[in-house]
Amino acid sequence: MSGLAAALEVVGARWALRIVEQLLDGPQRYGDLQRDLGVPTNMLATRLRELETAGVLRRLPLKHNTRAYALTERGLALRGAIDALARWGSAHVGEPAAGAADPQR
Amino acid sequence: MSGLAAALEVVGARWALRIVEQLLDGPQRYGDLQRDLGVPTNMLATRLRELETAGVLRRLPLKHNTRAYALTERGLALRGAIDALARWGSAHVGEPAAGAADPQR
DNA sequence: CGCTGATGCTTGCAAAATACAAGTGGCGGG
DNA sequence: CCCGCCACTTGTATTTTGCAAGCATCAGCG
Repeated sequence: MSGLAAALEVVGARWALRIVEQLLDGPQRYGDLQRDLGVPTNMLATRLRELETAGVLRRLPLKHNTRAYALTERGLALRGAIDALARWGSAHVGEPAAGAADPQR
Repeated sequence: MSGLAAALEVVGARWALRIVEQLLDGPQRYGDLQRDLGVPTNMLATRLRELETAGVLRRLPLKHNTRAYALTERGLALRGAIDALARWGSAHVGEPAAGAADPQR
């Protein structure tokens, strides 16, 4: 399998990259991620489980019923890719699109 | 909206980045993309329409009923992000996962 | 001890995205 | 005229995602 296909199997699902991006700022708790991203709670739980299984992040137990999610080395290695995508989004989305599609002309 | 969220609205759908990756090798025809990627034909048609609307690629008419799809400048600008993701996938997927999740130990 | 609030989820169900299979329309060659 | 290639469309099943509500645990408080 190509590298891109492999990467997308892990972080290609909806919200996955957004979650990792948030965690690049440091470990965060479940409720923080939920409020910052606006992600549905069941999706967040599912993604966190998948990303933990994939070795992208791990759970850090805090006090009693609170815990934090932190990126592993593998998760931190996504910073370059995320930054590149974010820069592309900032630079190229919402602009007039020089070579835009317009079947009428 | 953050840059990453904007980017994912355009290229976050399934197959979108794979399609762009293929086109980084130069313009290709519909059937070529379909065979190289193994993408369902209706999804391919839908994605190509969306990516064209977003100004990521454009159609090049060839002879009679054949045409090629080629990246625009905006599409080519994705090369860095795609390469970064592909490198991450090659390096970090399928490996033993040093800090892997394993609740049993 | 029982109540309350915070936190981190799970569960049930509807909507949307995706996959699979088959069919359509244009055109060139025989 | 008919056949095959090419680029799709259409109908339907399956999977993913979203929304709303509920559950479990524990600390703090009276």
